[in-house]
Amino acid sequence: MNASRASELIPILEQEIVTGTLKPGSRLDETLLAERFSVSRTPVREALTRLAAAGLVVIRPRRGAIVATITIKDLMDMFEVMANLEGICARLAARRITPAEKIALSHAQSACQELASTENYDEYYARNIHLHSLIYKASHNEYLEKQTSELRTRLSPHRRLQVRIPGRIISSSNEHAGLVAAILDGNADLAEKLTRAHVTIQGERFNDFLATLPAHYTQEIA
Amino acid sequence: MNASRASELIPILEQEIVTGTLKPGSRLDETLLAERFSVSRTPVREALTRLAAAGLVVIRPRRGAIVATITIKDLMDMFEVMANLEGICARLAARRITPAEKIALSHAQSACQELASTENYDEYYARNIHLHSLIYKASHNEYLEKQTSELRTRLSPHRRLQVRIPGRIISSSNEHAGLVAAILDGNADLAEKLTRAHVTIQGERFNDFLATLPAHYTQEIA
DNA sequence: AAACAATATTTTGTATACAAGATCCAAGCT
DNA sequence: AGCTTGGATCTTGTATACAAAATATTGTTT
Repeated sequence: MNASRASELIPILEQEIVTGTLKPGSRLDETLLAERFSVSRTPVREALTRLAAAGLVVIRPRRGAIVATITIKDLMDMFEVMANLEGICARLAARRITPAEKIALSHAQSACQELASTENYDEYYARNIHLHSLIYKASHNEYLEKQTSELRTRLSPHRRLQVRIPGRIISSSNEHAGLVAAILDGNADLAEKLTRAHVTIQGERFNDFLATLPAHYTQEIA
Repeated sequence: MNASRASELIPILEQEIVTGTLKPGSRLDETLLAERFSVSRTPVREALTRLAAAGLVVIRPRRGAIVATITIKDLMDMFEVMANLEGICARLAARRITPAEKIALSHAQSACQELASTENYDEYYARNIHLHSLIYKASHNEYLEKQTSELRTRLSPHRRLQVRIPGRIISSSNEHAGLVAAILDGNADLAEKLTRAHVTIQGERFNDFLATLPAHYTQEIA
């Protein structure tokens, strides 16, 4: 266990960035953070560089650190990769899932299904993460699991951009049902295909269009 | 341009790790490195944490940094992800490549083809990287490009061994020809399929690959 | 009043000092 | 001999001091 001060404040800052308490673009003054956590600047700097490596903050040389801002193009790029990574997870999971993992996955799916009828967004969101995490793990590829989880974390501050359509939870849950069934059936191709469709926010055609736009066409958000 | 001392020694250390001058498992003593580069421990520590974020170095709390070692399982996992990431790059490239990029890709392919008949491993290796980089870029997904390049860098200390398998260059080059053709034709599915096959280590080739691994892969568990 | 320049202040990057945990080694023990 | 044990020593993690660059401020000029 790492009880160093630097690693203690990393999850705190990460949480505040991910939840939006620290908004994209806001400055992260080393001295202020040091005072706030009652440490010196040294561990603060280390925490910032590590958060920068995770993509959550941007360090501009000699000009301080800010919470990472992101362009729409960046966001689309990341969601596109996310869809593919999750798809790979699903495909591998369909091939490699163990009996024990099948049971856990079924249970998680049931829990999600039940919550879908209620309108408890936060609880559904948490269960949803859990369900997806189980699929990552069932891929039995630890590197893939880690990368996918990391990207999910990095995208979470921006998930609010996803359009909230009435009944979104219901349809999301239905998509899960098909996906889980495909994995349990060992249908790798179907599992991958369903996942890609499930995660992709907009049609690929729109994504293709945005991808060809020069970066300066896209404005920064928040 | 970042002229800070820390960012000056990062590429140096990275190069030495990637080329194998610094071998997996060897200790990276902060004081020694500081003396060697005539700086204090502070920028050395920053460089190490950033290399750790890239996965090239492992920092064990209170126990110093070592060049990242890797188990065979880790290696297989990473190669599997690599195959898929490159596959996605190829698929997107087939859909999004611009005319200018098509020309550059053709040229790179020709250069590789010519070198294939020689046994100039290092030059072929460099051209090979360039060819693949062009494909990453043609995906027009900067995040994907960055992630794929990063993983390639991380794998490169181990990949060099693979390329030295007799006859590997010839077959690799032939595979490239088909792949490039698929991208130029805009055949996304074929491009992805060929790339996965190209990168994936399987069957006899994987056994060959394992056989070339130095002892420390089988010995070390962390 | 606006714009510029020179200077003051703030903030980052690096060096050094110090504290605490980890490693090493020798002496004592079974 | 092999194994523990208790420091001595080394190394890392943190704090503080200092240097250099960026930002803010002030005063002058037009």
